[in-house]
Amino acid sequence: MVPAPHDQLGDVRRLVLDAAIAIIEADGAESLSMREVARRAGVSHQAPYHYFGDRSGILAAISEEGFAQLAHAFREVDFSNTSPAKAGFIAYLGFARKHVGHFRVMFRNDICGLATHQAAALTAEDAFNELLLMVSRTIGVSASEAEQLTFAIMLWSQAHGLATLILDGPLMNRLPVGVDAESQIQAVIELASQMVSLQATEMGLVPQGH
Amino acid sequence: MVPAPHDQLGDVRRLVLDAAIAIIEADGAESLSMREVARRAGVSHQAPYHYFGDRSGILAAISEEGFAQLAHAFREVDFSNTSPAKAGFIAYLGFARKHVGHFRVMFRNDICGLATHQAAALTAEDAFNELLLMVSRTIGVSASEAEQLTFAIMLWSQAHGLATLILDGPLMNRLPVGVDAESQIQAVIELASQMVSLQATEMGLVPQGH
DNA sequence: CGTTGTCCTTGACATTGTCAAGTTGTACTC
DNA sequence: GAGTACAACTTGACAATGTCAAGGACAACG
Repeated sequence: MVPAPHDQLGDVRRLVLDAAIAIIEADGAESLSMREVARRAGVSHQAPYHYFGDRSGILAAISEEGFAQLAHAFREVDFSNTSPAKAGFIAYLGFARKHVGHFRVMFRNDICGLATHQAAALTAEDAFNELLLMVSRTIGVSASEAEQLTFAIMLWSQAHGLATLILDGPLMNRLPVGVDAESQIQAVIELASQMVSLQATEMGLVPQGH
Repeated sequence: MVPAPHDQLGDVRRLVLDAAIAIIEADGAESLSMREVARRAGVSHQAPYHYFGDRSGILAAISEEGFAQLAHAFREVDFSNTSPAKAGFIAYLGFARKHVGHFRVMFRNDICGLATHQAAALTAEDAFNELLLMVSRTIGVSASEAEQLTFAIMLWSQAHGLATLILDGPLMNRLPVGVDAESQIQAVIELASQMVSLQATEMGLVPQGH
């Protein structure tokens, strides 16, 4: 737990984790090899095992860190200039594109390790609660629990789908020539936000803030 | 190309492909091992290589089959009873949940092989065109090209996000006790469809049909 | 000094993806 | 019907991988 005093320049654990994240960012989670990680971190092929137990342990650690960052991003959202929905979309997309390595792991049940690694599951729960908080900002607390949950899943789907299509999907290949990817993404976010706000209004729910 | 006449009970290619799909369905694409596939198909560890070249070849073949099935599902959509948007969501979700193995591969650029395997890329293109056709049904042909594209991506994101969250994401774990997963999914589809239709109307676009 | 612990390393093993080189059977030509 | 060609596999080998087992170095504490 206590960092080794002999290693002043960031501990090995951090080095190993960063190497793993870099590999996933570049080549996807499939290509994550424990030995390659060790090689890049400049340690023996067993050092990663010391800190993370096994392959799933390293992925769980990445998950955990990612969910913590996502929750943090949610908490930092600035609602003063845009609608809550749009601010939320931008935060989610921003996180996904900034932390590609983390994102690729976090939302894959088969590798994220939430089922087996409790610490990761707890931070994920925390992030989800922040999301629900943002939802109540969007559609107001007047909505019923069931309505809020359904709305939350819908929003989450929308944001998550766009993020995954951008990061790993065939979306970016499908754009006609001459269409700038970045402005296209902005247009989708704009449309989705507008649509969500419209729906909230239609449901007679008054968003908070802004 | 011509199926071997000596093997009347479905050719080996099909056996191998089905074994691979079954493995992915059960354990995800990570766990797809060529040798395990061969073992399940009851052939030597090199038989899969004969048909698919390498690991990426088998994944590309699954992709291709999946996109063909998806395009087919789009073409078969019945618009007579529901809004085009809802019919589209149901078709997409239905496909994803019926062909989990295919779906897990198709939308992962790193493994789907669209970049390297032309046949797969062509069927993917076909499926995307069917999607665009459905979009024009939803928001009408009066919309500009740019509007249609943005709308298409938005719809795709919504459907795709829900599908991936259901299949691989932590969504199903996040449901409060007492909430039935199936009816929750239906509620989200209902909300999203309603919202999309509302937005289309707001934009002054007249959906075709129904 | 001896014990205990963390932080790693070296060694070994079964399993994997893939190349190379057979083998078997069918089909078609001469 | 002998010969050739080719598809449809199989067997064998090799480097690389995940992981278990067994250490070694060094600090902290008695």
